[in-house]
Amino acid sequence: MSVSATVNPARHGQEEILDAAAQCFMDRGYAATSIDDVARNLGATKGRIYHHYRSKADLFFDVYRQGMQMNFDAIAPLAEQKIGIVEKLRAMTKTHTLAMIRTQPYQRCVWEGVELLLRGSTTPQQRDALVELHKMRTDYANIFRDVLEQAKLEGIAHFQSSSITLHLMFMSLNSPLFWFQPSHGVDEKTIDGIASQCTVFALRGLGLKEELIADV
Amino acid sequence: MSVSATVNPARHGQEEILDAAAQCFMDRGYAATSIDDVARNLGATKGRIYHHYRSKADLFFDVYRQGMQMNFDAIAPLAEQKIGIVEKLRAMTKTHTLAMIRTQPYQRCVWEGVELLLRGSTTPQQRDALVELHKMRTDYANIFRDVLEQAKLEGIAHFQSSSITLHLMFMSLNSPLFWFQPSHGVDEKTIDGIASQCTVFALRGLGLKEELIADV
DNA sequence: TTGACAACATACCCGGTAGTATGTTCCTCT
DNA sequence: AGAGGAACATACTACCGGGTATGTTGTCAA
Repeated sequence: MSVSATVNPARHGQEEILDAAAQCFMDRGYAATSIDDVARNLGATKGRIYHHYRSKADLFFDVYRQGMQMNFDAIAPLAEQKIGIVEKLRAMTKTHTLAMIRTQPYQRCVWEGVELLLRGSTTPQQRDALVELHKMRTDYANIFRDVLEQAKLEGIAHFQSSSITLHLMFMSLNSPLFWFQPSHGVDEKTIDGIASQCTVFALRGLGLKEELIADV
Repeated sequence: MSVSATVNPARHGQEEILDAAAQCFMDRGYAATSIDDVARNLGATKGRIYHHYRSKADLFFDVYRQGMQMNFDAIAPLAEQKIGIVEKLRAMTKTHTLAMIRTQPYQRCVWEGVELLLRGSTTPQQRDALVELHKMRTDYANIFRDVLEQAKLEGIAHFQSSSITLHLMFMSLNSPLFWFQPSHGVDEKTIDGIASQCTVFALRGLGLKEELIADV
């Protein structure tokens, strides 16, 4: 998915680079992707990329940031709505999963960015940038955490550890990132069906009663 | 976890290398791990590794194979038992999750091995080896698939696509691979609690009724 | 005893890649 | 119109890491 539709045309070149980079990083992983790979994917050369980014890591971090921004943009309006907790939980989980599928390359970079931080094999400056991005990701997860704990208080969800349950929920909702390969001409109906099954699985996992899960 | 306890002492040197390699591959990822890293982790040099393995890929593949072998060893006896489908499903899922936690470095390599195959950026021979290993993994998953479909037939589990549901189940059960870091002196009780929560989440996700899930 | 081989260590080669230094082409502003 | 800079391309360097060629040490069998 392109991110160039909603932003300043002056940054259009940057957006193209981001799209190509996200695709390459997804296809080969961060370490195995060379700047020349990204450039070739663009039909350009290294010069173009290094004109906009100081290093390969900086480029990757910008993809990470853009991916998280997309998630916030999709979820924030839902989280602010004054609706029932069940309805909010259903809307947020379904929307999140659809976002994962639609912005797959970016979200794979977010995933690998988290792993890069955990592995810790980076320079101090890179680590600082990763920590800040990871905070962004934690903030995002906490939006869901609040809803989960609210649902638990209301006796709708049932679980022990909030942290573990949050992990389990996201693993289910994010899972298409790893096994779904968008074939040529996949339609919206199919995507919606996949997201639906992931969401149902996750909501069941959270302990919601079956009648609260229908029609997601 | 070491794999050296149950095998021929003549292969003891190899097992040490496997343990060190699995640890490095987990810590830094396949592409970012150098043979020198593995050697340093062993307190040795490249020579030792290249004496036993022809290439970095060969070493990685052997870790992959060993990881899958551990899984088969843990699950096969359960799958053959003549017990009720619910009991079998509970035993297999819980045992699988415990195996993931206890052999974490090896299972992370299995995970990355699958990704390497999907990405496809390998030489033809490496690809052949990966395909064979992936078949091993598919066979393993099919043990669970059979149980899942049996449970669906008996009206115990409820889901649409077997493939997607299998993915979702494994993502939940495998999730500790990615967020659980065994701190120094973690006890069995804690590990069992984590595995329990993952298993409950997955079994709920499969649509099992709450009374069938207690005490996993 | 010795020779042959396993099990490494050491030293080296070379291709690929991140990053840089410099050239070239437009486009814009005065 | 021309000067300056943005947006690239080209050419180059330095280094890292996979793989190899060769040296060294211990062991065991004849």
